[in-house]
Amino acid sequence: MFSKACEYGIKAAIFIAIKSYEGKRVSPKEIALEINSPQAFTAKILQALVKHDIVCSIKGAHGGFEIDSSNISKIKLAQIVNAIDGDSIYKECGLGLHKCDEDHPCPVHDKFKAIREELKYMLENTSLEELALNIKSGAAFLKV
Amino acid sequence: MFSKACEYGIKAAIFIAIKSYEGKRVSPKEIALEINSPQAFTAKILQALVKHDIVCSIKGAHGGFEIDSSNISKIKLAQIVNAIDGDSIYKECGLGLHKCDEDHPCPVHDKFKAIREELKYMLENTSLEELALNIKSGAAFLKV
DNA sequence: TATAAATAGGATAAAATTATCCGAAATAAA
DNA sequence: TTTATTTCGGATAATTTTATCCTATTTATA
Repeated sequence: MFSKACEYGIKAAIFIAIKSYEGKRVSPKEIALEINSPQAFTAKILQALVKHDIVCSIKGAHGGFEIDSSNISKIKLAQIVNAIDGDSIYKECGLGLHKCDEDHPCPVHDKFKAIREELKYMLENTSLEELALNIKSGAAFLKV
Repeated sequence: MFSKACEYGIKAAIFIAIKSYEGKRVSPKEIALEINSPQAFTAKILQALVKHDIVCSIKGAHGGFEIDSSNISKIKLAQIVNAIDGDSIYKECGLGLHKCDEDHPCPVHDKFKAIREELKYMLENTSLEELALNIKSGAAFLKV
């Protein structure tokens, strides 16, 4: 469904959100440990999240990554997915046709439409806050 | 969503089904032309479909690929996807956790569950026949 | 039986994705 | 101002996916 990069990005954002609620910044090393991902690769993905204004990075000693607490509830899963995997999951034809729409549909166009729209709705309406709280409460997990 | 190989596989199966209704066999060359795919790669994918008993191959002169007409309505999209991409689309965690279930869910487990189940239902209940008829009637297209 | 026409399948190659490494730049604090 | 800490970013490597090529094998038919 998502690329590895995107999976790491989502999990990293959730962990940064949790730590940000505690007023703490985190390093790629801590993140990689917490979400069970390769550290250097995770750092690259964090750069993408920074460029898309999803997380803030503070350079230098005592630096790290954080998310402005007041933003955590505003950030939706869709933004993270879009920052890393782009919009292909919403837009591209399920069978790879270059042109695929109501006028010129692929054989599964209608069947996929409903599923894709449900996915889109879910991603656009799930906030980082919600996911972070699930982890904090112990109702969900970031690794294993 | 699906791999390129799987996209080609689905489109190839649809085309073979159409030709099989006409009592004709088709070659990888014809298929690749019709679905706009790389020929040699398509041939490899056809081998996988043959191994999974989704299409029949007849070797030698006047050979080619075909699907027993009486089977076309029985073959579901899910079988094709499974033959090429395996069952990861149904089974794997959306965030890549090795263990992800009700007892130990990833943060998006519940949210993905509904979508994945809808996808599964759709794939298991869409027949090759239905898709082939869509192409035959001109209601859908295999390329461009 | 010889020949031409097909698929099968192994060996490679190309491209994309995933992953690692290291030096540069920035910053807080001694 | 120096040092230690930290992100940034370019170069490179490993792996997976996608794609190509060539030969072997099979089979209908002349």
